Amino acid sequence: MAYWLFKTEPDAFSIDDLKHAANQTTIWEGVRNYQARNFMRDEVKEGDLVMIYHSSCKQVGVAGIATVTRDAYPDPSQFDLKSDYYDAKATAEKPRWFVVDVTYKQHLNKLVSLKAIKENNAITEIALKKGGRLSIMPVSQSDWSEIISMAN
DNA sequence: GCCAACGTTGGC
DNA sequence: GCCAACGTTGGC
Repeated sequence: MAYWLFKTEPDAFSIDDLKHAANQTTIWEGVRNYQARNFMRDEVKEGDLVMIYHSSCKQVGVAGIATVTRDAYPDPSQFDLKSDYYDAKATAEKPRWFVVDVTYKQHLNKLVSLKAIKENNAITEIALKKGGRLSIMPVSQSDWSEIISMAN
């Protein structure tokens, strides 16, 4: 089992929205970055755990945890003319973009802020610290444990 | 709203 | 295949 961090803008979709979604589950659509796509398509697997990270908002940081409940499949929004995520170069035979399904697991007791993560020298590997814009990133077991412990 | 950092596009 | 121009992300 692997650990991941998924970014979302809570104004669009938050950990609370996930908690209150049908079956507490959502399709993680709209990833349009190749590096993030490759992680999702090739490495994110059912049963993996995901930190839900709130970006571009008042309280930036890790807000909760979800479980991956379906392996990668083509992102339907790439075929939807009406969607912001429509991609004219994608076909059913050769889809470009992929999604997984995630299911709510829990809120953290308190949000673990980006600032606190950056200041914690015990957290060493996570791409968040490097200022990248990656929306799907792997999290090492030690970084995962450290971030979880910071919520308590 | 600003702007730095990064990713993508397109001319050559 | 290089690289300048442009667009996007995302913290502040």
